[in-house]
Amino acid sequence: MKTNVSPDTTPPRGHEAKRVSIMDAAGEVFCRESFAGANIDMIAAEAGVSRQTIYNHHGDKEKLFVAIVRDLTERCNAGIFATISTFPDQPKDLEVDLIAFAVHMNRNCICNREGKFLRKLIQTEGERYPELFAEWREQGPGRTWPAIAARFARLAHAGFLDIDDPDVAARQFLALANAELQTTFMLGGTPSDDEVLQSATHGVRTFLRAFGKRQPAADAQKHSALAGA
Amino acid sequence: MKTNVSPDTTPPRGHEAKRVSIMDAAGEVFCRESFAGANIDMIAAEAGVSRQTIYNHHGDKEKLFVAIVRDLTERCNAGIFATISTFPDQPKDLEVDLIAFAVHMNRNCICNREGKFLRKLIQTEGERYPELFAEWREQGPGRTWPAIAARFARLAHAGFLDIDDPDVAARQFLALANAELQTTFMLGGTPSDDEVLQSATHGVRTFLRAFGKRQPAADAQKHSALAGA
DNA sequence: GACGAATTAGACAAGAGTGTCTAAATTTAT
DNA sequence: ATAAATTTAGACACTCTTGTCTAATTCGTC
Repeated sequence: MKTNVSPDTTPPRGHEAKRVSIMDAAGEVFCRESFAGANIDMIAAEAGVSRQTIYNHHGDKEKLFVAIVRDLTERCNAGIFATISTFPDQPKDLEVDLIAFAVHMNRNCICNREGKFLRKLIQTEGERYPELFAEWREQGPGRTWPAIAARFARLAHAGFLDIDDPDVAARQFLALANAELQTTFMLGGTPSDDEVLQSATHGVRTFLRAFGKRQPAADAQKHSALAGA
Repeated sequence: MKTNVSPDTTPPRGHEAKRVSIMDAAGEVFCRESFAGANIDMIAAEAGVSRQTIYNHHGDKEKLFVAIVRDLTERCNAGIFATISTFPDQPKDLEVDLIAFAVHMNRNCICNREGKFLRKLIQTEGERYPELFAEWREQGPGRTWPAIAARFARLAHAGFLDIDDPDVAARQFLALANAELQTTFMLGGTPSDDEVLQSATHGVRTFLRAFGKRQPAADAQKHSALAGA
């Protein structure tokens, strides 16, 4: 038993560095090539690590894959909750604030590296690992959707929006915010900042035409009058 | 040179039967297993055909794959245009008619066998075959989106809707109609009829709250008053 | 500098998949 | 019925990948 500073929770420094570089490379390669198309040598090369090291760390290809998905789910969830915490509970300008939120959500949770990887792995391998992706469904959408819906409910209760069903409204909000990015997502591309802003702007305007109060409670500015360009 | 009824366009009958059963099976297997994960023996078994016959018909695995994607693109396009032709240009009840259209589009173009297969193949292999999927993008979304937008433009011009940009409105219409099916699509599932109807109903109601005329031009029935249940 | 743990390169066996070939069997049309 | 075309089963060479093993080397720590 070592009486040292690092009992057992902290393996040598280089060890951890290899670990993350393996995770990084494996995410990249599994995403690009699919599970069957990826091979361990590719991952090893991309990680700058020998093949044997990967086997030392993760045992076999399937365990590695599962570890990647769990890791991505966790990191994406963290990003989503961080973003939800920027939701405009007391908006100064509802349209501007919701657009900012939508852009934020897109950039930090959906278009970023982890978001793209996780989405593609779920789409590609979801049917092959039912229990793994059931876990994702619970941990991911199962927790984030209600959290977003709760924010919209609060906004409605405070008189900023006219919403019947906050769960439906939340899903529609995100669907609208992404409406113009679907084709790009399909092909695995990453939309430009401008495309994200465009889609969010159009989406939020439509959302507010549907759910905005005719006369805003707190502010006299008219949102829907800005329709042109 | 045969002077017969079938010069060279119509090979023997059984030949064609094999061909379609190969296409069917290959779509199924490529979709389920991804290109790299699929193997020819699997496809042959599923098609009820010997491996050699597949090589006789298509040359190699990659050519077979390309043939499948082209075939699916064509068949999906046909379905989409057929569905677009049912768009309510002169609606009796705008909400009811648009819901029917949305359900129709979902059932016949997105949730059906070909739609699911094509979507998954694009998501999974899109990055590996840029030119093939560029072709899809032109033939598919490139032609169907404008066609749908044109229908909405006509509806707006006739005084049924208040739309600034028909292209944006068309994309948002479909995004809203599918808003509640996204998670199911992600995992490769097929939504039930009821889920499709729910999503379409909620989507169309929101769409009409955003783009509907306050007082319908042709009809005095109020749509948005049906909010309950 | 010396020790122990981790990493590395390389060889290796085992298995799986592709694409070809052949000879027999089956289908289709005449 | 007969001839041509197609399909079939099976064997085959070839390649690629996985996962293991070993011996040498590097790294972090004392």
